[in-house]
Amino acid sequence: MAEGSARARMGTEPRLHGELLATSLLAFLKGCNAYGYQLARQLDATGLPQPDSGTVYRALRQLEGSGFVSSFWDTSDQGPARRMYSLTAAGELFLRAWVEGLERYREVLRGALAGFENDGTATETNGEGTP
Amino acid sequence: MAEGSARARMGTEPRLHGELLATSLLAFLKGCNAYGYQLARQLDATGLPQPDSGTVYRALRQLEGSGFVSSFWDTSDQGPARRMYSLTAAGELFLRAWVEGLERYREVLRGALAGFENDGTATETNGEGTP
DNA sequence: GCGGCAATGTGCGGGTTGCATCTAGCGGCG
DNA sequence: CGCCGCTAGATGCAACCCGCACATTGCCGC
Repeated sequence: MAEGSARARMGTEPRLHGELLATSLLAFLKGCNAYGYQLARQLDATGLPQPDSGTVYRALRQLEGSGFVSSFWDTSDQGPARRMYSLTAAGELFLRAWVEGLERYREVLRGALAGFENDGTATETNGEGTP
Repeated sequence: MAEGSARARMGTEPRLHGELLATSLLAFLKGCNAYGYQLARQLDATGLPQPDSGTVYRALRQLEGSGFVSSFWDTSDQGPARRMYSLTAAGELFLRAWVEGLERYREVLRGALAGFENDGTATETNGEGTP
């Protein structure tokens, strides 16, 4: 009997957008060059909630504007032209730094949760301290 | 030499907003109840780029609207009244699920980067190929 | 030709954020 | 006392971002 009205627009899993999305794209591009449609499917393969395809294309353009990826039109295969993206040196540096930052974020979360996750026998509802 | 125009509004570290911010707040509240101003300072102590204070307050209200936290006015101490927040059962469930999702995201990143950073384990290089 | 798929792009509406500003209570200092 | 600063929270505005829908181009099957 939850209120039900609670608009939890946040899913129970991290949504791939913003910097999370950008970093995923850079990480995929680190392995091999790819184009938007292909990257969108790789994202889908992760199992995490996939963003809109338009968001992926816009994110790639943004990354290009930031100098983290470069692109060129690929018309070698048949079908509509593909915009092939490749990671730049700046993008690689950014990716590495950001992943490290994510590790710090993860440690922050783990640090905040440590000691309470542990089986919490005692129902320490309030561990409030005296400020 | 950079274009300079490159609008890199993304820092080299994850910025705490959106779900990242919400999850951090929930994690802090898991340990002990706290109020907005206090949580903002805890966020600052993480070293990660801190969001605007207004964003923190709005995020807390949002979490309350989603039923993940509950609040009451605390006027026990002197000074302006404080809105004390505490984690609800729903918030705890959400937090746990989201942290697990973050682990998956992290593995996706590591998986995409593995094999190129330092050959290391002979992971199956993505079997991309021709669609 | 027509529908369908691959591949990319965009306009719009709604939600989020940062910046600045505002309120309010309390304490220190001249 | 008046003033300033710190604590604590909230909000208006502009800018931004995202999901949805829709449009476009190129090739294939029928």
